[in-house]
Amino acid sequence: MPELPEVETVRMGLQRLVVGKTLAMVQSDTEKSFPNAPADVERFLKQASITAVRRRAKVLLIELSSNYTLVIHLKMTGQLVYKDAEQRWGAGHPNDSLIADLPDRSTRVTFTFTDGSQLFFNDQRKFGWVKLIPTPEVPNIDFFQRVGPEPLADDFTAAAFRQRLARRQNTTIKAALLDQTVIAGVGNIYADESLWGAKIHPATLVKDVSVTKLNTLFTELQFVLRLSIEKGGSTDRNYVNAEGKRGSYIDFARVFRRDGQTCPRCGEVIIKSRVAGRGTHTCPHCQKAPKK
DNA sequence: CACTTGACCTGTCCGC
DNA sequence: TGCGGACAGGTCAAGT
Repeated sequence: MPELPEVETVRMGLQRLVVGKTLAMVQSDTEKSFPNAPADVERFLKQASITAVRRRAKVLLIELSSNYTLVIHLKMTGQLVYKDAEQRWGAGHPNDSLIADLPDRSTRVTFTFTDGSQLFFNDQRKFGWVKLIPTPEVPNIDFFQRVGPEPLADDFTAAAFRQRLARRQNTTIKAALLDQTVIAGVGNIYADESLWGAKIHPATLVKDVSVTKLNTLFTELQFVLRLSIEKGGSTDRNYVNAEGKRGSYIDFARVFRRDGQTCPRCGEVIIKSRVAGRGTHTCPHCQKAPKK
């Protein structure tokens, strides 16, 4: 799923819904989903309260008063959904939820709070995980040591963006955008959308993209990420926010999942191909393929 | 070393 | 309708 805008949307929801709540019970159905859970995870987490919910790249960080942090990666199909003690969604019953009831067969971990409300970690494909890490050690996690800067950080500039990309001169611009050590949080949707915005073909080698185009790409990337956060993210298949609601960015997408439809800029038919091992959507008129 | 490909899982969709 | 294969928002290990 979940790229930066989706994880940020979940973060904002959890911030509002669970901060200040105290854990009473934790159940995990597979070792894979919560690999380092203590044998007595329930007792370990009991009476810890949630002090903050943060995000770095596509990773969620739920900080606890016990000086531990629940580090969560949703990967492709993970969801974190909250229901109150009466089993109502966070903001009443949304009519646009993908979820009928919880727990369901994709539920991997269930957190129950002292007020009877619950937080469900669902993950159909079991790629996602929850880990319990001492808060001071979180920055030392290998991934956080290697991950690139946040693309929406106040101090992240076009020059810094170009500098990060320059680390991958001989790879395609799409592969570079998807590389989390270059820039944090970009996935397949926003890579395709921003490259269309900057009129760059995804298979172009980084070294062959002009400074002008890279500057435009920087602007377009920030634009699509911000627009998507505003729209609550993209629901392509499974994604829902902390209240079980879909996001609506996909309605505003210009190329992603729009193969066979017309380019909103020039009217040419959008095509789907494969770049960097991923399904890739482009306008053949606006984004000229590089000659090999 | 830099870069690309397969594996991890389950579910869905498409063509025969 | 049934069945096989390809594919799905991410990341890492293993390959070239």
